[in-house]
Amino acid sequence: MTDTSGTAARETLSRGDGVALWRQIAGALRDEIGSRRLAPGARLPTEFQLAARFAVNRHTVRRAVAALEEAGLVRVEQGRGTFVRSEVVDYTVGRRTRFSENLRKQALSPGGRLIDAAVRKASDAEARGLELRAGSRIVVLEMVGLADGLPISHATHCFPARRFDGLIEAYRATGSITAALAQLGVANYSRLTTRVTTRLPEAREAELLEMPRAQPLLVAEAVNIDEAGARIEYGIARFAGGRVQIVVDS
Amino acid sequence: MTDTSGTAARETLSRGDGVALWRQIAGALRDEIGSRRLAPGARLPTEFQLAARFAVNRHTVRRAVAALEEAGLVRVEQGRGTFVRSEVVDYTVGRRTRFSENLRKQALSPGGRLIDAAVRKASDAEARGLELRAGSRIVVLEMVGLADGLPISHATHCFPARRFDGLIEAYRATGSITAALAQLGVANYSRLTTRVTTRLPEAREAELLEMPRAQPLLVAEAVNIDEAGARIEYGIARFAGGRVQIVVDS
DNA sequence: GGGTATTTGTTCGTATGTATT
DNA sequence: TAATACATACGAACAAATACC
Repeated sequence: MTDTSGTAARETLSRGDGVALWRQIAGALRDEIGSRRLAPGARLPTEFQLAARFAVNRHTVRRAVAALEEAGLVRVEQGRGTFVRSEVVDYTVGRRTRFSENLRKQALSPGGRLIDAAVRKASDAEARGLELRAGSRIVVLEMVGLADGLPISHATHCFPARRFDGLIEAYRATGSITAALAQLGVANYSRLTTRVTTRLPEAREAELLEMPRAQPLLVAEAVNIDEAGARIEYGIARFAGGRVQIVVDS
Repeated sequence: MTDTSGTAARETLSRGDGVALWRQIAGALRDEIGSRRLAPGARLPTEFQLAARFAVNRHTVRRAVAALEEAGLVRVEQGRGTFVRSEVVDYTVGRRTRFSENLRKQALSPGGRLIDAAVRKASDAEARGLELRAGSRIVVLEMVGLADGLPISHATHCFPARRFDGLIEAYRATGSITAALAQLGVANYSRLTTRVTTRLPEAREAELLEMPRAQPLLVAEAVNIDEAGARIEYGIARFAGGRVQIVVDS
């Protein structure tokens, strides 16, 4: 057996157990991308090489690669090859979670685009998260978080308006929520709880995150408190499923 | 305005902004279910009442309810009403995470069904999780976790075979992983890391979890260590998206 | 068991806005 | 620009299952 693929051995797929071969191949490649054995920007083996590695027809490999492209994990360029598109970004959840810190640790250039800033009445869920009376006024910052130019998260940050009146201006001046809060006297804050759920995106969310609608979201709801224990922020962050994994360090 | 619905006021939906009315209604109801204002088992207002509350036609409400039913959140019974189907189970992640404890705290009767138990070679991801050489032998327990009879999770638990040779028998004798590990000399263990991702289920996963294929999974990968810090378990748990939320207490 | 009200299920018809061709 | 297809939304009527007296 000549090995043109560069990998050590043929991988065995389970045939005839109800899981299509292309799904198994896609899963294997997704694993490699998720675990960074295939780094972001790296070129996948050629279709011919992959076909040899999994001992299947090149058409089967193409079906698997098409699924990965649909999921936004790879980018296929005719005549050049297939490349790992987006790094699977780790979003670490802990007592002190900051978006920009999170990304800088992974050598990604963070960025944020403010979509909307407003003062309005809290919805029931928002009021509950901040322990306010239903209908209390809140400051809302809606933004899209970027990592290396690619949209990573679509987040809605809610603050009690009574306490954080000038937050929007402070944010516009500093360009950072942490800095804006510091301007308003919150030198430090920490995370109380995080709830992680999943669902399919609405049309607008898919558009903002530049993701296909068939790909699920990771939704993280979080409450932040100041040093006195008062609730200062209730945030909902929606992550493009294939591009982010939430890491909990115990 | 006579109020036949029993609710205080009409809720305003934003018309003509690109988000269909039925999606907004489904979202509002999903919020109430997720936040337990509509408790598990509770009956939703009648279609007529909801139509009045949102000031829409009954068809529009029906479309929203159909979406919730498709997502597995409610159960509709002709002549009786619509009921909140499954509690959104909190799956708490912390240093000491035990499946059964997790559920008992919420007054749910835990249960597990062993699907498969075997000793086999580790895949690359499994070997990496346990810090073993690729291809080392591992003990694998595959099970479905139940809460009040409803499947909640589909988990694959991997242990190094060299150290946990008699694990399968110990599990069969005790019916609990924690107890089986205790028999084999691991009195205590704790969680090192947890990675949370999301994706759509394979056919078999959807079947095991009795969920629609269009509904995404929450996938939690975790590594457990003993008191000496040695890796003793690598587990992948797949949760039915609409039925579980992962809670991280910082 | 019967009768009636309640609640969901189904099928017509009509109209509108959006996207595609 | 016109034609077409599709999703959305409203209105009315009746069928079927259930609950209650």
